[in-house]
Parts: sequence; structure tokens; C-alpha cells
Amino acid sequence: MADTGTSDRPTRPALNREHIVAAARGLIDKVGLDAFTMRTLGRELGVDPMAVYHYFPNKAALFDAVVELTYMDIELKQSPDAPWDEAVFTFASTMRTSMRAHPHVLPLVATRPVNTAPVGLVIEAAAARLVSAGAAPRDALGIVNCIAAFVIGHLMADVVEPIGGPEAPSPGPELFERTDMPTLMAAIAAGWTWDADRTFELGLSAMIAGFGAKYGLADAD
Amino acid sequence: MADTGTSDRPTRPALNREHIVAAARGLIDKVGLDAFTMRTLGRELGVDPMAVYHYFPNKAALFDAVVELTYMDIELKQSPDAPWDEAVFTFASTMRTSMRAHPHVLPLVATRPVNTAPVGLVIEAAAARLVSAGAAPRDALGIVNCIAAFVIGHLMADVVEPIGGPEAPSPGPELFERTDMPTLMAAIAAGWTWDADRTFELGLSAMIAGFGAKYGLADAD
DNA sequence: ACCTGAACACCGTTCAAGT
DNA sequence: ACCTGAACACCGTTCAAGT
Repeated sequence: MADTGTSDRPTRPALNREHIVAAARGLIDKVGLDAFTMRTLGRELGVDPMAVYHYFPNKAALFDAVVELTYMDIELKQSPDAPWDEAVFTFASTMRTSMRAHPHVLPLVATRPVNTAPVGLVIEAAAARLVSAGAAPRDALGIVNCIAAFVIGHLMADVVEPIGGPEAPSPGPELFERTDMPTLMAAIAAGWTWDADRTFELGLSAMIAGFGAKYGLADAD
Repeated sequence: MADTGTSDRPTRPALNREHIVAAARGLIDKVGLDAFTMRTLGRELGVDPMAVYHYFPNKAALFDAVVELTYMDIELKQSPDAPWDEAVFTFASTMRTSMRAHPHVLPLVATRPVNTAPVGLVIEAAAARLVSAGAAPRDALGIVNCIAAFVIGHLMADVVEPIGGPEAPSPGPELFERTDMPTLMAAIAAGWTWDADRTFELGLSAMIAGFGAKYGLADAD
């Protein structure tokens, strides 16, 4: 029993930043952003709510850490033999998948610019691939920024839970049965229905193709 | 002095939805989303905070109205002789300008999908122009959706005030002086600096060009 | 150092009441 | 109908205190 200092199983694992951030995101996933509270987080951790303030100065800083964690989820492995446009397409899809796994976190991602290494590495990975296809670094950064904006903007329209509780009455087709919206009416009459995945892929490939043409991007053979 | 019923100048104008929504957005513009409160709104209106609940069931419904108001700001006039791609470009720029005038409202716009006539009319205007360039209604709606997603996503990265207060430490170039971010380093070394307007126009025109090529869009002569 | 608990200055919203 | 005001069940955060 020569236990040296670090006791083996405390009934609750000792608190630390990593553990708190993971619990915070899990709780946000479970109850939503509005019901997430320093107090409910404390309860979840089995600890006094104030204990968290020893690791984060305030709720905003904790939010930043949650956003950062979500950026770290993005898989940056590249298949190095894929052509540049396919590689960039995959990058954006991967980013979307990671973010989509935490819908309630999305408003934070869209809203809290984090200027930390994990985000930098995500941008770097995509930009580097564009440079290797012939883009100037500054152009590559602009392109990546636009693609990320599209990913996030599209996700917001797709999955986000409104800030400050719901309250949106259902879309209701009656709204669109108006003579001043002929295009909407025509599309609905033709059986049109919203397909987020498909729309995302269309917009993404349009943007990539447009950039490719504009900057004359191509892989060396 | 035969004043019939409607007295001419009440010391405070009678409350009504329009007036409340305008005051709410003005207050959000002035103090930000976090400091905006049913109580501060009451003070701004010179009225008991609870008076607003006679016109809106809750804060969320009021937020929806603010978002709707901001969509109504978008100028939908078209110059009918402009080519389709220029018209769509102008549409997106106009949308961006209207939204950018109310930075603190943006998280609400991005986050609260409103399915009301004003938003429908905005979508309709852009979609109709695409149909007249040869797009099928369903494709036109997909395109407009993607463009709107880009507009909002780009604005979020551009001007938004983080939800739940600031706390982001400054970007700091020291972050980017790392060997694992060569592209970022190279761009900074080459004097690269973030230009939101320019990046927006690049992304937008890339996307429009890509869609034009994909769907073979062109105006009839 | 790490965590607790009381306290402060707020919230959104309900409800009964006033006019 | 329109507006008031007290009250309820919460917040985030400060601060002094415990170990």
C-alpha cells in the first residue's frame, strides 16, 4: 500500500480543464445552450458550481474552449494522391460532419472566433493543399475562409436550434400559396423538398469549381 | 378643438408591435444582445417591462420579429437589363449590406429561421431571376439557399459579437510563428491582411460562376 | 491549491390587479 | 383593451471561508 501521493480512485476524478470542457459539451449536446448553466454543469460534474471558476475565468472562456474542442475533432488526414479539388471537397465535408455532430454548439462556433492553434491547423491543412495546386498563400487563405463561411452558414440554416428558445410556427405550405411567390410555388408544386446534404454538396462544388477556374488551379502531374 | 377620439399628441405614443420591434432592434444595436433585456426595453419605451407581453408572447417571438424586420430592409429592386450573374451578385451584396448594418442582430438572423412572407419574398426575388436565366425552380432555390448561407456565414466571421460576452484574447501574430503553419506564415510574411469586403466578393463570384457553369445559365438575348 | 456556500445584482415570465 | 407591480424561480459572478 505504498501509495505515493496520487491516490488511485477518488470517488470523483479530480477536476481539470479537459474533463470540464468535455462535460460541458456533453451537457450542451444533451440539454441545449439555453438550459446549459454553470449550475447545471456543476451538478453534472458532481461539484459545487463555483469549482469550475478555478479553471475558467467565466462562462465565455468555457464556451471558447468548447468551440476549440470541436475544431480539434476535425479529421485532417489527407489522401495525398487525390486531386486538389477532391481534397478540398473532402476537407469541407469533414468539417461539416464534425460540426454537425454537435448542433447545439454551432451557434458558438459561428459566433465566437477562436484564434488558437487548433483552428489555425485546420485552416493550414486546407490552405496548404491549395498552395500545392498553384495558389498563392494569400489567395489560398481567402478561399479557405470562404469555404468555411459556407460550411458554417449552411449548417446554421440546416440544424441550428434558435437562440433564446424556439417559437417558430411551422413553415406551413399555406404561406407559399401566394401569387407573389411564383417560383416557390412552382418548386413546391413540382414536389420540391429541402435536402440539406445535396444542397451542401452542390454549393460546395460550385464554389470550388469557381475558384479553380478563377485562379487556374491544377495539380502538377 | 373638436378632436374626435384619437388624441393628437399623447406624451408617449401608444404602444404597438411595429414600434416595439423598432425600439427593440435599436436597443440591440446600441447595447448588444446580452445587455438587451425585457426590462431595459421597457425602460427604453418608457413603460413597464411587462407591457410588451401584451404584444409578444415572449422574448423569442420578439426576436423573430426583429429578424423579420431586418429581412424587410433588403432592397429588392432589380435593374432588369443587368445580366443574371450580375443581378444575383447585386442581390447578395444588398443582403449583406442590410445585415451588416445591424451586427448585433446577426446571431439572431443566423440562428432563428423565420418562415414568414418577408423572407419568402427575398428568396423569391433572387430565385425568379435565376429561373429567367434558365434554371429549374428547384435548382434556383438550391442556388439561392447556398448564396444566402455564404452571405450569413461570411458575415458571422466578419462582424459578429460573440454570444455570451467577449473574452477572445487578441489574435496575436506570435500564434502563427510556428513551423507547423507554413502557409499562414508565408501569407503573413507577404503582408497579407484580412479584407472582408474583398474576400466576400471573391467567394460570391466564384460560387455564382460555378453555378452558372454547372447549370448552363444564360440570359436569352 | 482546490473546492464550498452564502450573498449580490440581476434575469424571463406568471399572475392578480388596476384603468 | 391595455398597462402595472409584486412575486417566483431562476441566472452569472464575487467574495470570504474552509481543507
